[in-house]
Amino acid sequence: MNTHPFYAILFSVYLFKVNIFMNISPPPITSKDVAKLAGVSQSTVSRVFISGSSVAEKTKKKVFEAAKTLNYRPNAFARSLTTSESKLIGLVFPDADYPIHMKTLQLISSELQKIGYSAVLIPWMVNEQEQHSIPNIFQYRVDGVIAASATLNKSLYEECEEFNIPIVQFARVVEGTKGSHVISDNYAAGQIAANHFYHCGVKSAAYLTGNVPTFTNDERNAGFSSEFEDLTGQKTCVIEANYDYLDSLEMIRTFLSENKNTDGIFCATDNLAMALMDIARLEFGLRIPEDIQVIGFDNVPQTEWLNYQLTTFKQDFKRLARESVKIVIDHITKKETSLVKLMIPATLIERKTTQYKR
Amino acid sequence: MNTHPFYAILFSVYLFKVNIFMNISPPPITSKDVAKLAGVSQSTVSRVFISGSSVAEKTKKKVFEAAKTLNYRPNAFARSLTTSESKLIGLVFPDADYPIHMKTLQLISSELQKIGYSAVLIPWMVNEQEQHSIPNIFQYRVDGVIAASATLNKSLYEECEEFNIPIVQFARVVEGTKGSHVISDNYAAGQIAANHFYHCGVKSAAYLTGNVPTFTNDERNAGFSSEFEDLTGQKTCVIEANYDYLDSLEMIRTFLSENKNTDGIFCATDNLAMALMDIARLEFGLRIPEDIQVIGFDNVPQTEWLNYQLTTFKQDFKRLARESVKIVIDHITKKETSLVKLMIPATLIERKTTQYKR
DNA sequence: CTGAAAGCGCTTACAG
DNA sequence: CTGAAAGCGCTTACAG
Repeated sequence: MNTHPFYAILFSVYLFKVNIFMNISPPPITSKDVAKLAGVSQSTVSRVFISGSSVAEKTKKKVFEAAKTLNYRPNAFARSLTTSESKLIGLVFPDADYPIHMKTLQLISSELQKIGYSAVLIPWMVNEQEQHSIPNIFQYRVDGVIAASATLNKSLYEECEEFNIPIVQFARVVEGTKGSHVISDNYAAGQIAANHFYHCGVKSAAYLTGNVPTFTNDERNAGFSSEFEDLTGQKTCVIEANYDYLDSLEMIRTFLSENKNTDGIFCATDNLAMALMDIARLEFGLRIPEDIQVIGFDNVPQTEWLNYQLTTFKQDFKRLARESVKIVIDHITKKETSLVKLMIPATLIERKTTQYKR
Repeated sequence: MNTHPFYAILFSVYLFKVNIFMNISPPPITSKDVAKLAGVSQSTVSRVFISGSSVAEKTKKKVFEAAKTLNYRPNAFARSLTTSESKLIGLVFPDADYPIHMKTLQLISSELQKIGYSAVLIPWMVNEQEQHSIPNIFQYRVDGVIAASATLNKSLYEECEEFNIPIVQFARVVEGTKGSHVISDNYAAGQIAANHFYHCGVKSAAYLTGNVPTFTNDERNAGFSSEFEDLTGQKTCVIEANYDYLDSLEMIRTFLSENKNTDGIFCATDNLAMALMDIARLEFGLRIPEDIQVIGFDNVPQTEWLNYQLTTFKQDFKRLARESVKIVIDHITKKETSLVKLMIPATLIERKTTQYKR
């Protein structure tokens, strides 16, 4: 992997500027302007834009019309200042470019949109130096936080507690934090994987995982190993590699060369599963599923690729998103004052890296 | 791909609730509280939190101390209401779970963080039905918008124009919109690809692209075809497939079976390149790079995988993020009133799908 | 350098 | 159902 100086001559930065006519912004339209045009008081205009207020139909119509002609939008800052609700939910996401998260972000933000909330990004742990700085967005007093980062920063947590901001953890549980969470049923997924391996005739199974221990991961392993032992009487072993594809290779290599009789590996992530597949096939000449069977977790797009066709678990992210939004809103509105711990089943997607034998 | 009813018995939803003590939120600390404790006026407190105001060092210290003991945070809503600046930048992102975008989001939001701004998500085109609804977040009057969606909704654009909100397009240019943008130098990248193929002895080259025509893509193709023709006298051909891996397969298959002598393919995305590699190897028994050479675009993590080792282009996202933030801020502060069109070079990363022959 | 006061654009009791 | 008025927590001329 190198860049050839040869091409350097072609490199340069082009910058075009085009003069455009920049309007001076007209003074923004306020409820007063609308009131004047509609011939009502400012408070009436305000009421029209609050659902549930008692306003005569006729008045409502007049106001909406005036608002439309003036292109009026209520100023959320003024509203938030008086109501002390921001209608903003902070989102904390991992910086790993894990493809699953972008879709999740979209799901959550559109769920929020539906109920009148908006999503703001909380950049966390982006820079080691400014680790202790409070993200600017906290000045806006988000009403709640949804966190999908595996390494939830402790200070974020304390910040939320300090200001009594409800926080719900999405698809993961961070050790040492108490708070609501909605996750997939990892223990059951582990059981299902073991069960599937059993029906595929796997005799010697292993769980391939990353380097950072997480609650969800431990659960999966626990379900897997206990179920596999129940069914076969065999203990499973654990391979601790690395969540990064490239960094996991060496550990997988070592394991495969030392454990020739392992014929079924359940992997903590699809990326690990695909690393395993690549090494097994390219370096050990193993056939999948004939020589070794593989189950992944996540159902990333690559699992469907011709070269992989990986049997894996699909998490119900749509449901996870919907539930996490519901929970955080219930906390905000005090409809729910208890911690909520919700588990959603994950589904096994059978492709071609496993094969029934009995 | 199917789910076995067999496992249905294991499926169920678990829900735990734990009663927790929910504090009634104490009245929030305001600048008045700080003023009282520090023995100064409220306006002085306000000044202390505005950089550049002239406040005596001694006063400043007193105020900071008082603020710290009370755990005071200025209320951004009140500030925004008076200054009519939100310090919020809206981010429009594609819903495709393209791994590159998550990292980009992080880069942009941390750049914004540095200069006192925050990123809010603008969910766009999430639901076909509510296409015309204005995202809630617009009630907060974002100061600017950074859009990385290839299919920038027209109404978003009009919304921004209506309210005079500067918008900069990130890494792509949407047809029919005028606005600032910062993109990679796609034409030059096309030239570099052609040049590289030439030095790798490619005789008959093609450009493999998706179904949606985009400006950046056309540029890349133009640079590629003109440079390749200049160097070899040969015209290149274009294969129009699909940006989705699975949907692209059939077109690639057809092309490969009809064009046996093509020995170099430049692909609009890495995903297309890897789809091509999978089909070429698994279905046509072609060796890469011996029989056919491949160049991708994006440098997604999978390009480094053992099975691919794809020669590809890496866009300088860090720089793109920094520049797009700079441009949008310059527009907001009126430091820049012209449209800015900035191009950043992309770098060829040579791996194992191409090989020098001369 | 500092304080008193007006004002940003809303919501919300309070009357009527 | 509607209006007048107070108040949310800041910033910012204006004096001093």
